[in-house]
Amino acid sequence: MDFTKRQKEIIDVSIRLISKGGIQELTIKNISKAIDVSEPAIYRHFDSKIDILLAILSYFEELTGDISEKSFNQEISSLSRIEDFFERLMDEFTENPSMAKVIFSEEIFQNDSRLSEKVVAIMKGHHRKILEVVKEGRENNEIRKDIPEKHITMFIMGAFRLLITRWRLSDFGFDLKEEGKELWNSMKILLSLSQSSVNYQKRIEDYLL
Amino acid sequence: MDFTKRQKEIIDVSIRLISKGGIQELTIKNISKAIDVSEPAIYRHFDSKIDILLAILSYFEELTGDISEKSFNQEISSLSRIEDFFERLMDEFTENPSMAKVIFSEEIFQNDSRLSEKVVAIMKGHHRKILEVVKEGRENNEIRKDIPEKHITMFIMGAFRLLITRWRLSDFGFDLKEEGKELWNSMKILLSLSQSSVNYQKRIEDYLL
Amino acid sequence: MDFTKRQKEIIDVSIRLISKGGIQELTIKNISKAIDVSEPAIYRHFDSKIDILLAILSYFEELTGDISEKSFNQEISSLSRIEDFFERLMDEFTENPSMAKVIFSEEIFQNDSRLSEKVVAIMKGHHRKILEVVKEGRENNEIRKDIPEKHITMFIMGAFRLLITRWRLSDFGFDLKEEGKELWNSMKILLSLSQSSVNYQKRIEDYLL
Amino acid sequence: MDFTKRQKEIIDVSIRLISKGGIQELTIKNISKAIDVSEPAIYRHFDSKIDILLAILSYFEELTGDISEKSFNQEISSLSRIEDFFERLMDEFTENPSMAKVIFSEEIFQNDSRLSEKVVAIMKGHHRKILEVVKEGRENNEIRKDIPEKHITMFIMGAFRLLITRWRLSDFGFDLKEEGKELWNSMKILLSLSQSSVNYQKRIEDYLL
DNA sequence: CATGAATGAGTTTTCATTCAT
DNA sequence: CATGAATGAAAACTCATTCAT
Repeated sequence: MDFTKRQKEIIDVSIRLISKGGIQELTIKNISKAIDVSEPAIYRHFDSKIDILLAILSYFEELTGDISEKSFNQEISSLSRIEDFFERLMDEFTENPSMAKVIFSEEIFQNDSRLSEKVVAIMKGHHRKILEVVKEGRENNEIRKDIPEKHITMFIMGAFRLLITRWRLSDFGFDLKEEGKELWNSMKILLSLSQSSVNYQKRIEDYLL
Repeated sequence: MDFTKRQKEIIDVSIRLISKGGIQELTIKNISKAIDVSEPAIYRHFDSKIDILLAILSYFEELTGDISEKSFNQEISSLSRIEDFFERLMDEFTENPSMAKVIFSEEIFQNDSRLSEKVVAIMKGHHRKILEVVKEGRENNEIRKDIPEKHITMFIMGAFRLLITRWRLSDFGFDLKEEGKELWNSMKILLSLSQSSVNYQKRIEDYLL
Repeated sequence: MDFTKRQKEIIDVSIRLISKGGIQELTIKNISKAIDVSEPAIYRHFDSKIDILLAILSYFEELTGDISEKSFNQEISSLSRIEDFFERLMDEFTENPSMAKVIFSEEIFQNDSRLSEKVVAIMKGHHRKILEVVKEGRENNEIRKDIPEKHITMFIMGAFRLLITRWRLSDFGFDLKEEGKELWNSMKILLSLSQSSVNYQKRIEDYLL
Repeated sequence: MDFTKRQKEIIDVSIRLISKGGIQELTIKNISKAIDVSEPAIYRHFDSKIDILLAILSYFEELTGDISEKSFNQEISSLSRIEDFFERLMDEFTENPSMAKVIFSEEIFQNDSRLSEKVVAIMKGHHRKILEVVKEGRENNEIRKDIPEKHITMFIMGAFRLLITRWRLSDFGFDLKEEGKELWNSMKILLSLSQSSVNYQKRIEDYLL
């Protein structure tokens, strides 16, 4: 992305400010105080506050785009690819918890139509991506087929989002990566085709004896 | 709850205002304009803006408390009780979409510690309630036991929250109750013990013949 | 007009401020300082700065409307009615010189379309009024007919406006009413039919003897 | 005048900016944007904003000085010389309407005493010039003598200024040169000695037959 | 001759809240 | 129970100008 150093700095402290106290905390004054310049100086780097928020979204868009590219272009099973995606995302959030607070707070961006549209676009992009991989997973007999694809995506994303929400409401009071791994394990049991059939296959064999 | 008529009115328009444009839209001026009184008049009914937000939370707490009591005290299966709970909630949201927008926007209430603590408390209450019912469901061999209880709750609540989120981001552009029902059907398939075992039980019997 | 006392006060100091240093001098801060209240207090009385400017125009519109009514509804000759109109206007300006500075400064009101439209409307109203009286004056053989009516109005108004302009550029350094009277005398000589014909009529008679 | 190319450019866009939206539109930012340089670059060419306004006045002073020299040094009748002056001025304005908007807006220059003094000086210069020619015209029995010279100048300049004012308020919606010519014709009828005496002389002769 | 970065002072306007009535 | 008038604090943003490069 073509952000200057100062712009990156502003994006960074803005995320931190929002994470600290919501958008109400994101004021030009607070930003300028945080990077120790005068208020008008901010306007050298962004035309308006909305543009800063737009930049935050672009930054997140790029970040998740990069991660998604890395995760989904691997030659591994579908579920492993999704797992990898969320793992990397949680790595990112663990290192930069503010991000987690901002990213799923859609209402921060509801002030302006340009913002809300971008939020929806990003969200749809993620859904599409996951949906795609889920589809593949079904074709390869990896993922169960008895419920609609879109519900599978909703289970995955919903649980993941709720985990993040709890993490930030608990003031980052638990190990996100650890809990995420456990959650994913359960998710795999729930969604994989093999898992369940294996269990019952065994029992059948017992019977057959 | 002991809210006066005017207080209820204020709570109501406040929810609508927040739903329309986030907390930034919730100003004393906007509230007073909406119920057509002067700004100082608001202070006859609430000591401060925070108290209005606190009242919104109380209102939601009471509402969900009522619903949860009705749903969970029925003599039906665990899953049916959970289903009933979400069904009633979606009925409520369909009738009052503003509610849906406000209720899962935890960051609205993060300004003040009294607010955020109450949000966390309410959320924990819901979790506890669902967790309890899930536990029961397992004891009755209704719900699968191969993954931790808390993950089951997270799947249920996560998917439900995400459905609501999508509903409001789509500007209430689909039939929440319809989609909710379908999602729940998939959920039942995923979580119920009987469902899957029945399938395989049948096949076993085939073998046994 | 339905302006409150405070509103009238604000209109008044605003005219004075503009007269002192152009619109650049008309700031909410300066207004509030002048009437010794806080800046936000101004907004109790006018929604915006534009509304203050609009009110100034309304005030002037009403003022000139009143004067024009008084002057033009008299049972005197056309030229006398125009004379009376300008006399009263100059009385007003002498008492309230700030008015003179603001009123002919059309560019003050060019920021906003609502303002500039009102300026044009007021100006056109005056033109129409004078034009009407000029027409009457011609029908009564009071005013010369050898040049278009609209040019007569332009001579009258142009000269009057220029007198005012000079008066304020001279920092109100001469007696406006005195100079205005003299200017009007010349104007009468220039425009009246009788004046010139009388002169020449006399000479003709001399010849005829 | 010794303005550099860049300075002339700045003067030019400044006039255009003022014409577009009053002085409020004349900001260093707008100037620099219009000529596509950085804001500090402006300060290479003018020490301050006041100096730009001063330069605009100088430019106008020089322009009208040139025109006046050309017009008034001709060996034609006084009225023809004045006519020529206004004709050339209107040519100029027609080609550069922004000029017309700025030039008669004395209040633009009232911020600073250096500015307002220069405005007054320029205006007085024009008056003096016209007055001089009017005087000559009277000595040559071209211009009527029954009203004071200074009033003649005021009629001429007042009507001309008002024409310009109307032209810009109408958004340059009519042909200035055409209307100016007609106005001047009426002016000649009004002011020339011969014109009127000729008319009546004829009638006298009729009588005498 | 030009610019990127910065700033102190100021702009209009909004905010939650108070107080006398 | 209500309001008109007010306010300190702060919001986003603009202004003319400076300075190191």
